[in-house]
Amino acid sequence: MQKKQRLQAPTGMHDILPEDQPYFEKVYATAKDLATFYGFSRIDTPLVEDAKLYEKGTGVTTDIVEKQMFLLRTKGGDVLALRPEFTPGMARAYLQHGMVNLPQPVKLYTSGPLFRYEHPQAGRFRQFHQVDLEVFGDESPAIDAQVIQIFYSLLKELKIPHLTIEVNSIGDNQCRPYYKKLLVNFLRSRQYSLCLECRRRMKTNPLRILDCKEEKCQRVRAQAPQIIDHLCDKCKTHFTSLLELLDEADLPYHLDPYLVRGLDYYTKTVFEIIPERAQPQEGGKPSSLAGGGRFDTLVKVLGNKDVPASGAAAGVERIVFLMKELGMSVQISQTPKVFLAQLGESAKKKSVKLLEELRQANIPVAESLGRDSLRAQLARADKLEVAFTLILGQREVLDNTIVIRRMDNGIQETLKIDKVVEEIKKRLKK
RNA sequence: GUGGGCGUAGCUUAGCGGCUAAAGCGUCGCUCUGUGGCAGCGAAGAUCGCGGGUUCGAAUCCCGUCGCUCACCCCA
Repeated sequence: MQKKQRLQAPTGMHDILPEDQPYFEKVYATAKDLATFYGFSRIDTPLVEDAKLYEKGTGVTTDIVEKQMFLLRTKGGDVLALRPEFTPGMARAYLQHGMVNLPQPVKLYTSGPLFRYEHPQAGRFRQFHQVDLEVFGDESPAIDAQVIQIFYSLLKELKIPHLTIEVNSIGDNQCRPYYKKLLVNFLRSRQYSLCLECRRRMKTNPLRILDCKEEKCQRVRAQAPQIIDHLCDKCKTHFTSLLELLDEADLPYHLDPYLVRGLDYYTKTVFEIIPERAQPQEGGKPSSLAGGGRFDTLVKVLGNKDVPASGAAAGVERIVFLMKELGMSVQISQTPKVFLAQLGESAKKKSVKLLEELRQANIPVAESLGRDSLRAQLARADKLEVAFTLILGQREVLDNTIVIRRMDNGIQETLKIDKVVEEIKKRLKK
C-alpha cells in the first residue's frame, strides 16, 4: 500500500469556492460594465508568454522578474513564464496584431489569473486575479485621468469606503536620467544611513529607494530632492494638467512624491488606490487595491514603434476580501425559487421532462431525484428556502395534474399539469 | 531569502502521559412507506500532518521534517 498522501492546492494558490463566487462575479460584472461604457474591448492573452517579454518589458531589475516568475521550459527549449502581470502581454498583442493601424487610441481590457512566486500572506497570493485596462496610442493626460476615474468608480460601485488615490509623476527619458543622477549624488554621501537593500538599489534602481519602508531610509529621503521639482517641461505640463483633471472630476487624490512603483516601464503618471481598513488590524497596513500609470516607452522597447500608453489593474482577491470584511452580502447567481418533488417511478420519469420544460421557460428549479420520500424532499426544499414546491405523485400522474404548495404557509392547490409553467411564472412575479 | 504562530472528523474545537480519541455544527437515515421547519433516536466520518526517539504505555514529552498561516521585502 502506498502511503496515503494528502493532496492540497499548492502554496499560495486557492480554490474559489461556490460561496465566494458571487463576490468574484460581482467584481467582474461591475468592471465589465464600466470598461464597456468607456469604450474598452475585451481581449484575452495567453497565461504563459516568452519569459523575455517580461525581462524586456517589466525590467530585469524588478522583483517580479528577478525572483517572482514561474518559469517553464518547453521541449523545444523555449523558456516561458506564467504571466506575472498583464501589461507586457497586452502590449505584445497590440503589436502582434497590428493594432497600430487601428484608429487610436486602442482601449483594451482583460481579467484573469496572474502568478508570482513569492511568500503568500494576507492579500497576497501566488495565483491571484486582476482586472486590467490598457489604452494604447494616446499621450493625453486625460487618458490617465480616465483610467484613474474608472478604477475609482469600480471600487466606489463595489461600495469600498474611504478610498485614497495616491498620484505622482516619475518623469520620462528626458528628465528622469538627470534626476536619477541628482538623487544618486545626494544619496552617495549618506549611503551608510541606508539599509543594505537600498545600497544595492543605488546601482540598480535608485528610484525605488524612495518608497523603501525602512525608517532610516525614510529619514534620508526626507532630505532628498523630489522628482516633481525636476520634471522637464513636457512632463510638468502633463502632470499639472492631470491634477487639474482630477480636481475637475472631484477625485480625492493625494500627491505622494515618493510613489515610484516597482516596474521599469512607467513614465510620467503613476498611481495607486488605497483603502482605509474597515477594522484596523494590528500591524496590517492597507495594501493597494489598484495601481497603474503611463508607460510611453514600453511599446517602443518591445516593438520599436513609438506608441504612448497608459493603464492600470485592480486586485480582485483584495477587493473581495474587503467586501467580505465589510459584511457585504452579494447575491448574483439566481437561486431556485421552486422545488420539484416526485413520488413513485412514473412520477420520477415524468419529472425529468417537466424539469426541462421549466428550464426552457427560464424558471430555475431545484430537485432531489435521488430521494424518494416526500418528507425528505420537502425538508430539502425547506433548506433551499424555495417559495413553492411542486408535488408530482402517482395520483397526479394519472390525473394529469400537479400540486403546488406554498412553503410559507403550507397552502396547496391542485392544477392541470399543462398549466403549471404559466402558473409558476405568474406567482413568481409577485 | 529572514523571523513568529498553528497542524485532532467536512467545519469549529475539547483532550495535554493511561479505557475503544470527545463534543457542537454539518451530512445521511429512522421515528413519520403522500407532506418541510421542531423534537427524539441512530449512522457514517479521524491511521491525532509525517518520520523517528523517550516510555510498560504518546494525540499528549523530545528531535527532525513537511504543510499552512502571519510579518519583513515587494506588490494587485
